[in-house]
Amino acid sequence: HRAVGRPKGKLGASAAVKLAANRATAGARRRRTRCRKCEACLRTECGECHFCRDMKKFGGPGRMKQSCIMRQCIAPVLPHTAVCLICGEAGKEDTVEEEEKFNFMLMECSICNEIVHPSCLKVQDAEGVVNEELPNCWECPKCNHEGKTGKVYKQKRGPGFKYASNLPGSLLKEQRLNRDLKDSPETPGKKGEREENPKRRSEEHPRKGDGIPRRKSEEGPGVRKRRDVDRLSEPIVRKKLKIGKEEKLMRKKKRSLLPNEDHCTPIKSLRNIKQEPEDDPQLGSVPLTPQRAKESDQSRSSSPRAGPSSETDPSKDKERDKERDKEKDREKDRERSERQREKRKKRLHNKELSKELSKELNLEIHKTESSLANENQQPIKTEGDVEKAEKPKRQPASGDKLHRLGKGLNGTV
DNA sequence: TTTAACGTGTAG
DNA sequence: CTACACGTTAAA
Ligand SMILES: [Zn+2]
Ligand SMILES: [Zn+2]
Ligand SMILES: [Zn+2]
Ligand SMILES: [Zn+2]
Repeated sequence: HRAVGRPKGKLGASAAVKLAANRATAGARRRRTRCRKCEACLRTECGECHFCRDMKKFGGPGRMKQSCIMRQCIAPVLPHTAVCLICGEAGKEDTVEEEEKFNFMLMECSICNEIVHPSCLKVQDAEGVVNEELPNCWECPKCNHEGKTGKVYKQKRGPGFKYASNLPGSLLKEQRLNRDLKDSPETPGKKGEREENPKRRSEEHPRKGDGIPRRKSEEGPGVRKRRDVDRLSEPIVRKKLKIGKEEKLMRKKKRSLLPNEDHCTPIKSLRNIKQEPEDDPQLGSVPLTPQRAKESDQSRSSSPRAGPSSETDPSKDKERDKERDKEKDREKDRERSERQREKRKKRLHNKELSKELSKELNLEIHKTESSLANENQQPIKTEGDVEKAEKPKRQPASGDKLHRLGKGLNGTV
């Protein structure tokens, strides 16, 4: 309560370190980190997105502390220090046969947050639900079962959630869109369950040299395993496709940002991010539109757009510039709020100053008063000059020493 | 240590 | 719901 998130005011010790949230069942969830291998991870900071501009490195205030939007990891992994809750060991997928890998790697439950080797579970009879979108993530057998029986306290923001995944340029967004688009067939009539072809082998294995230190020289970038390993390899735990709730569907309707929750997806026909020029020759159907960068164009409604875009994919086109507009608004808004914030801060600062100076002032005043007793009183003008605040936008290059030590303010460092 | 940025509370 | 701020963690 008190002052927490918002202004930079002060923050005693509230919030933020509560990865548990689910009390009872949830042991503190471990923070994931970037995989360093995905397309996003391999990029370099764009320097232009919202978060980049916030970085001190790019002249920003460094308040957000978020990754460059273009670099939001597509497959965040468990920390290298993660171990099985039961046996205490790390992932062991590299030490077993292909078919057993799954049972020996660490799996984090998106509901109770427990990290275990599936093989270490006692109850091997229940089945867990693998989250195909996030490496080493599933809904453990226990939770899955409880879910079926009704209670499931899903987390508001599950593992791997990125709060800015809806911003333009984010690969996560692409991911989402693809996912959302994949369904929504022309069969609006039947709203029933979506059943798809049992062809689950349509995507590559999301395995990577993830959270475990050891690895073999296998799997290069974009491995496309088309091996059939499921049936045999999953004695107990099968990758079930559990479609979200109806809610999900509704949400989707209007564009949403669902946390990675039960994205246990459906390996449906999905042709998403590609990066291998190998198999799967035809994907022209899914334009990636990597281009974007700065928006120097402004008019759009009247440009004589002769050729492209229209034919190729009108919806995409429209979509994009709608987004552009939105982005613009956002920028505007935040500029405004920035200004306000500045003002507020200044005011506060002044207040503090006056408080600090109050004594002196009072003394001064007193002095003056008594001194001049009844001479002539001239208003003492002690205002608006002692302020610098911080809104550099540019590196001052001087008089920075004080700030360096005054870390109390920002907390960072 | 330093640096990056995750995940969360919460004001709008 | 979104966007912000920020403690805190993961990694180098
Ligand atoms: Zn950026
Ligand atoms: Zn990555
Ligand atoms: Zn274990
Ligand atoms: Zn669980």
